Amino acid sequence: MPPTDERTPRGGRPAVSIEDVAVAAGVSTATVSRAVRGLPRVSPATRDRVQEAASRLGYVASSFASGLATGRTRTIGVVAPAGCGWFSSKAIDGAARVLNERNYTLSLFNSGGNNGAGTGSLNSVLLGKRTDGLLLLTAALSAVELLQIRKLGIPLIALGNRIQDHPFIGIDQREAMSTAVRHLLALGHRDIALLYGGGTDTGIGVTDSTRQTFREVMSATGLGVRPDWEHMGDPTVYGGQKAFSRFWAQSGPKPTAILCSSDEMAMGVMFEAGHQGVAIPADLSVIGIDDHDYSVFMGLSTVAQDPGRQGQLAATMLLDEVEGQHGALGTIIAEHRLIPRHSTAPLRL
Amino acid sequence: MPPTDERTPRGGRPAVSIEDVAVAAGVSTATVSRAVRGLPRVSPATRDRVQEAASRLGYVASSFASGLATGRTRTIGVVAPAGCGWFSSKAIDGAARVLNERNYTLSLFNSGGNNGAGTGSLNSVLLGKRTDGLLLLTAALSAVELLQIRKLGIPLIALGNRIQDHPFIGIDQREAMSTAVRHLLALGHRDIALLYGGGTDTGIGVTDSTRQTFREVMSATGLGVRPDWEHMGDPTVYGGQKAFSRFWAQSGPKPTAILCSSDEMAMGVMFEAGHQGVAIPADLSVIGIDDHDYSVFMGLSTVAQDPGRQGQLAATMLLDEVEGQHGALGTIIAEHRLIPRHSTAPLRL
DNA sequence: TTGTAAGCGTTATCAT
DNA sequence: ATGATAACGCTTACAA
Repeated sequence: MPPTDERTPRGGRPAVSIEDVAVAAGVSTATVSRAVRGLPRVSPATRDRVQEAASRLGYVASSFASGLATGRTRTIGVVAPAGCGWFSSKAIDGAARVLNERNYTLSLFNSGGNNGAGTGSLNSVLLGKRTDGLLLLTAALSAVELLQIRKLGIPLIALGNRIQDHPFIGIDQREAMSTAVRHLLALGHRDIALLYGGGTDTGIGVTDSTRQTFREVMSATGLGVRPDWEHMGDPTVYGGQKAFSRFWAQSGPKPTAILCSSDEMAMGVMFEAGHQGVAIPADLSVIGIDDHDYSVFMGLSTVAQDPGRQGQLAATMLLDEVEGQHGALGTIIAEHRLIPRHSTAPLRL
Repeated sequence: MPPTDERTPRGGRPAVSIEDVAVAAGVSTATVSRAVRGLPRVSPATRDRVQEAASRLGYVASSFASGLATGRTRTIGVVAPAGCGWFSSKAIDGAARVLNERNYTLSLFNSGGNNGAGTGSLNSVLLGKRTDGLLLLTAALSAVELLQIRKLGIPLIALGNRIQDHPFIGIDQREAMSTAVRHLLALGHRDIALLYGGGTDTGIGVTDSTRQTFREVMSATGLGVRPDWEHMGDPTVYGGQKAFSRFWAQSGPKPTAILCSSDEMAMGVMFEAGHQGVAIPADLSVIGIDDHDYSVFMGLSTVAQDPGRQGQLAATMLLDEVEGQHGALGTIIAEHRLIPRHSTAPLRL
């Protein structure tokens, strides 16, 4: 871009560059660069003079220029499903905190956009952005999207849903389910149904694995399952409500307890049960997974996890890795714990 | 950065540059640049050849390099409070959709960080990022943060909470409140209390204006207010719960209806009322503002607004403006509408 | 239609 | 301790 004088950043005064500071401080740009970044080879006097000039002029290095020069972007990409729920929101928030604190930028990318085919919205934006690292917050990634991401060759960690052969942080779904089932069993329940969140199954097969895991857990606990007691729905309150009402409308025997793959769905069940005159926990015990912010108010028994902390951890590991601490990135199984409240009760005889 | 051959983007194969594509296609980088961006002066044959090479090599222009060259970043910054609630989450999601769709990157910045003084976490990151535009999603901006942001001289729009002399999108708080109050009045209520979300008041004075607005609305409706019927709390379910329980513990007369500045707080009231044996709506009517996703399940009467759409609109205006459509940015008063449900009822005599 | 080359604002190497 | 200066990867005016 030849002589286009008077560069203004859209509407304001010209952006102050390193050159301006250099002139103002009577030194070279190289010295300014060192001085403002707190690098060694600068005399105290010079450093002061430069910093004074810099702050007076309101100089901040252009991340684009320095990114170009260093090859590092100081940006972490977070890929999350479009209309993400409680878990992702909390995780993003957690990640945002540590990123901001460590002076990184968090770029948010929607996965599983409205695009049907393989050309996910990721493509141009994400790929061109050249983030230093990626936090994958979702199962809503098509196989091709995942492939594209892998080809970036940058550090990456999955949160919540495992991705084969990649660092991961999240709870052990099987153990969490097992905890819930054992709680129910301890209360005398043997007829346990499953309501699980499907949503956008995109080929990585998270959805089915939920059901599969449930079956394994039940069987390991010595309990039987019935296909007509396994219902899928959107992973939302509304989805839980619909799934429950569909479930209860169907003929055949009913379970004495329902395990929901998320608290949001469990809340939907509680609401709908109320409408249908099904008393909880007298007629039916309900337990979820998450410990959603509202669960305590609903009196919902649940297996708690902390997505905010998981997000923080993931971001921290990613940054450590990106900043040269090789091996910082790994798989961590986050904690979960049972929180019995008032939506589960001993089986009534 | 002198001869550092074999640049690899942290762990993978070297990033493919425009040069690589140029060589592969047997043309100059200038031609590649035009070709891949669909610019005019390229022969169909050449274009095909270049595009073939580009996609074969998996080339995507470095946003840093092109940002440096053009002065435009294709990035919109969204500034939101750290542990943001329903409104902000929805708004961010809405904005993310349009940004992604239009091939922009959304960078998320936390405002009102843990920093006490004026040096908000914004500083280095945000300022250096040189975003093309800014979406301000919060009142949690200190005066100095706001000043810094203004000095950036880039297009900016406030969402939800007005900022003096800047484009804004959001509902008319006064009208929304008035709608709620008139609904209550129509049901026969005259003793109306206010529960409002305070949180981080940072000098822009959003908090107090809520109470002030309430007073004006009440007075305009011919109703009186009592200072001891105005309670502030965190703008969360928990905050609503605490505020209500504090309120109800205090001596003196009680209102027959409560207006909450957000549905989240209103839900807290409903939960706590349940615990305290206060029947809603028999003993007390409760109305919120927002139409939170869960409000329908709670049967909460409310004045609805759509933060997701507001986020979309804001992002759209911002992009239009940024892309040269001057005047695209302006103030829009978003719609709101009353949704009476089951938390409000005629005054019992 | 295509290529050349300057320039974007930094960083980092190598002299000084 | 400081200063030239090449290089980062791209865009674009201008020449061919």
